[in-house]
Parts: sequence; structure tokens; C-alpha cells
Amino acid sequence: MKIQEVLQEKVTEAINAIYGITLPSVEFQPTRKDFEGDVTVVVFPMLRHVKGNPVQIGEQVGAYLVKELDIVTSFNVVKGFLNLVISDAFYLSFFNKIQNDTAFGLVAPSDDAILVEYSSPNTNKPLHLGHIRNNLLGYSVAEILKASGKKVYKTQIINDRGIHICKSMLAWQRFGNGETPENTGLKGDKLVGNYYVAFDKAYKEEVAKLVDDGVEKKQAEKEAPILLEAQQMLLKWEAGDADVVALWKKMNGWVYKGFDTTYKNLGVDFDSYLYESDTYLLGKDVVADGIKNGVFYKKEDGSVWIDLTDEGLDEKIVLRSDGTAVYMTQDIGTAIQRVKDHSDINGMVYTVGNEQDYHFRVLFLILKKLGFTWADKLFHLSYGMVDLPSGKMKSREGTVVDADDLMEQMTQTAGSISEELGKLENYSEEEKQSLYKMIGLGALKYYILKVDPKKRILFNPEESVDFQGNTGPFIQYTYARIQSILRKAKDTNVVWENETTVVALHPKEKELIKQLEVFPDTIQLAAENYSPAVIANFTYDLVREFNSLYQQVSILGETDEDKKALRVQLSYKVGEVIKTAFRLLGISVPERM
RNA sequence: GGUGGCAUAGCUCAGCUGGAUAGAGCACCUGCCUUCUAAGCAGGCGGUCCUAGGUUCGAAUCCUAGUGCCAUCACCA
Repeated sequence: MKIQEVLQEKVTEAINAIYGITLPSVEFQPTRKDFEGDVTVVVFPMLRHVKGNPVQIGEQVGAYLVKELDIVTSFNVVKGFLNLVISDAFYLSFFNKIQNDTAFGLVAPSDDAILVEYSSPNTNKPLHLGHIRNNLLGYSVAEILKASGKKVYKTQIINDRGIHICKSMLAWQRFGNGETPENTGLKGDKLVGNYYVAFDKAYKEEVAKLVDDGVEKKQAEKEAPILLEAQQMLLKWEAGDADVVALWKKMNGWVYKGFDTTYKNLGVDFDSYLYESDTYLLGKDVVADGIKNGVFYKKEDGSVWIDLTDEGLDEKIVLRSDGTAVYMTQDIGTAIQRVKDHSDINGMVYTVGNEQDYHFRVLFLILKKLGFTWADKLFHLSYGMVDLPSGKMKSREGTVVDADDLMEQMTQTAGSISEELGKLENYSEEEKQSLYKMIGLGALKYYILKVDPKKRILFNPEESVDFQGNTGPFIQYTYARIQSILRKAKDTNVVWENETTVVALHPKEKELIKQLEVFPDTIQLAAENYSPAVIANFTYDLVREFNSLYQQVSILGETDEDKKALRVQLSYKVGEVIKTAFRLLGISVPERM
């Protein structure tokens, strides 16, 4: 049984015995470092039920607990706080229980399934830093949900059709001279992205020329020939024009290959994909039914709307006057399709930036009004933008931090730091490169995931991501250090796999076990809040606690064999927890660094 | 203008959903490598928790109003 449950029961019992009153609940918190004790009972909330002086109540309850419970060895009362000292025996017994539990903290997957959507890029340009945050968040939340006991499907919907890809296609036709990823050596998504930029340049030139000729700017922006041509191309695509479709397939193929490389480097994956070209017509039937049910209504021009003013929102269009689908139509269809495809799911998570908060509020509300009971189980995992000091990133203007470049740069930085420290004499060049990548990406991922998803991130490319302090490499370093201890322990035949027989703990050892103890709750908390940051902060605290122990006491130099074994055991367990926690963040840990 | 989000040390962030003297990292300053990896440890400096009210034993946390920044309110996706 957990310590809080035991204490809860006994504190209630104590109050009942002394005052004859049954408390509905008892409030606990970890004792602050400046006071003696491990667990603190907050007496103040009891005053609502028990009349008396908080200090006196604390004293009485404390005395009762010490008498009745072996695990409470002593207590002190400060104001309304009853600080309890918990026996070493309790922590030792807890540690004995978990030390060989390879699934410590994890809950076995149940039938409670959930679908997590993330990434979902457009196919006309390469992935950038904004996508990195999306991917890391979505992947990590999926892993955390899995660890918390859910069955998880990772998926994404690829926006492979629309005017944006037509722009790249048109520019490539016009200026491309037959360039391909093969004959240029460029990554496919980069090549296609270049033509998206080329389109924008040509378009702006045409607009400027029209304006020079006396056309109104707004008019010119609508009438630039190259834009009209791109719109024509989209119509042809929708009509199934063979040439256009062939070009579309070819260029999307290049992009997918490029994306695959980026995803692989980033270490994210998916269980299934949906393509907008397959789903963009879904939802139209639903809209038709919705009109019959009176959920939607048709305007004179034929466009279809929903009135959400009663819910404090606006009117929203769900079908154009020409009968074509809008974004919302497609999302309605996609949601329904997903429920059909995964009959076991009990919820969906959409990892999409907070600029679309309104869209998802409307989407969920529409689905609810349409009578889908699962609409209540949808969650928009909304996250803040990644901005540069110069402002927002814009692909068309080339002010983006490219995902591949950033990963490469992080890897190089990790490499130069490593070289400088020079701890890897007997590593091959290949091993070194893979380690640098692990560290560089660890720094990047941790940097992004440690902040609350809701918050905006300001990314300054000039000031490189740190490798010291509260960072990924710091935690990886601690893991590597532990592995070094374990290797040496093995070499010197330290036996540490058995239950410990030590009876008294060093204060630092106790602190470390206390931190290990909260790991399972931390995973649940992270899952409830869809927040990898919770895991990151926990891991950082654990590592700091370990490093403090490491500097203060000798592990392998300990002369008492039992104590030495316990410290090795503890090191091992801390290493395992770091590894598990980092796996939930999508970060690998090295044997050496 | 309406709606939503955010505001904590010079900078980047925590703060367990109302508890004790608000915590870390970076930066700056002191110490600690002939002993398990110094990407580390120990310490110092640094705060009007945006402002003003309110709720209560108790507020960075909850409520109200205001200020600032961001997003959003399209027959774009």
C-alpha cells in the first residue's frame, strides 16, 4: 500500500479517536527541505471540522501516529504543519519491491484505446521548427498515454491536395528545367519547397507589374496570371486530368521521401496515415443529413452554414455555394471515418497549434450537435507557436528554421563539445557520429518538451541551445555516468541484484528513493495533462538528486559491502527510470559520453 | 470590437490545481578534479509573482476589473 493511503487511514482514525469526528479527507504534501521530516500533514483544513488549536491538533495526531505506526518514527509541528519522519525501513522495503521491476511506473496497456494525430504537414514545403514542436509533442504524448495504460494509435492526415501544391507544381513546370531530387542531389521536400518560393517570387513580380500598369493592388493580387493558372490547375486536378495528376503524384512522391528522412532522424513514427486527397469529399453526405435534421441551414446562394451564436460563437460555413468542401467539411468527415476505422477508440487527440483553437471548438461542437456521442471525447492538444526574435516564421519569405538544418546543427555542436572534452578515445568515427546525433537531438528535444505546451517558445538561432544545466545532455550525462559505475561494479564482482539488507539510509539515499517513489504518479499526471513537460521536470529533479549523492558519497569506494551494493542498486534503478522517462520524451540515452 | 491563451529573477522556465521564508537553469562572483566521467557538485548575487480590488485561517494559484503581448473571428487550409 502507498504511504499516503496508510497515513490517510491512520490520521482519520486519530481524529476520530481523539475528537470523535470523521474527516472527509486529509491533505498531504512532501515536507519542505528546510524542515525535518518526509511527509507533512496539513492541519489547517481540519479546522473546518475539528475545533481547536492547529498546533495542538498536530501534536496529538503526531503522537498517535508514532504510537500506532511503525513507519512513523518521529514528528514535529510547525504552525499548522505536522511533519512526519518516515522510517528508513519503509523506504528500504519500497525499494526492494521496485528494484527488479522492469516495468516500474508503467501501467500495462488496456483496451481503452485512443487515437493521437500529429504532424499533418502540407506537402509543398519542407518541415521547419514549428513542425518539430508538433512532432515531438504528439509523439511524446502518445508514448506517455501508452505508458499510462492506454492503447494508442498514432496517425496523421497529410494535406496533399490544394492550391499550395499546385503552386509548386506550376513553378516547377515553368522554371524547373527537369530538375529532380536525383539529378540535383536535393532532398525531395526541399526541391518542391524551392518551387513554392519561386512561385511566390514570380507572383509578386506579376502583381507589382500590374500595379505599375495602374491596376488596384487588391485586384492585381487576385488577377495575377500565374495565380489564375494555379487555380486552373487545381480545377484540372479535381477533374482528374491525367497529366496534372501524374505531376502531382510525382512531386508528392519526392516530398514523402524527404519527409520520411526527416521523421526518421527526428525519431517519430505513425501507425497509419490518411491523405486529404482521399478524405476531402468525406463529410459532404453528413452535411446533407445535417440539413435534414436542422443542424445546418442553406442560404439563398446555396452555401451551407451552422449557427453557433447560442453557444457564444459565430455562424460558420460548412459547404461552399458551389457545393465544394471546406476545411471543416473535411474534418467532420475525417473524424467520422476514424471512428469507423478504429471501432475500439474511446477518444481522439488532435495535436495542432493554438492558432486553430477556434476551429476545433467549432468542429467538436458540430460533431456533438450531429449527435455523435464520442464528440465529448475529443481533445485539441493545442500548443503555442515557435517564434523567432524577428517574429513569426514564414515559409514563403524564407524566414524559417529548417528542421533538417537544425538537427544537423545540433549534432555538430554536440560533436565539437565532445571533441573538446575528449572522453571518447576508443570510439570509432561511426560510433562518435551516432553519439553526437543522440546528444544533439537530446538537447533539442528536451529544450522544446520541457516547456508547457500551451506556452509560446521564442527560439533564438543565434544563441545555441544549452548543453548544461536543465538540459537533455545533462541528464544523458548522468545516465552515462551511472552506466560507467555499473560496468566497474561488474568488473569488481559487486553483487547488487539481491534485496538489500541495509537497515539505515544516508539522507541522500532516502531523498533519492522518495523521488523514485513518485514516478508512477508522475506518468499519470503527465497523461492527464497531455504534458511531456511534467516528465521532463521530474527527470531533472531525479538527476539532480542523484548527482548530489554522487558527489557527496563514494559508491564503489564504500567499504561496507552491503551499503556499496545498495548504492549500486540505487544507481541502476535511477538509470532505468531515466531511460524510461526519456523514452517517453523520445530521447535516447548513451552508455558513455 | 467579440472570443480564447499567456504574463513569476537580467534571460529561459518550474511551482504538485489554495499552504510554511516563491524554486531551478543560463549569465555574473567564490570554492571543489593524484580517488566511481567536472556536460558535474557546494555556495553567493538577483523577486512589486503585470496592476487594483475581492473571497479566507492562508492567494503566484480562485473571482472581478484593468494593462500588455499573441492568436482567432474568411465561400484559405
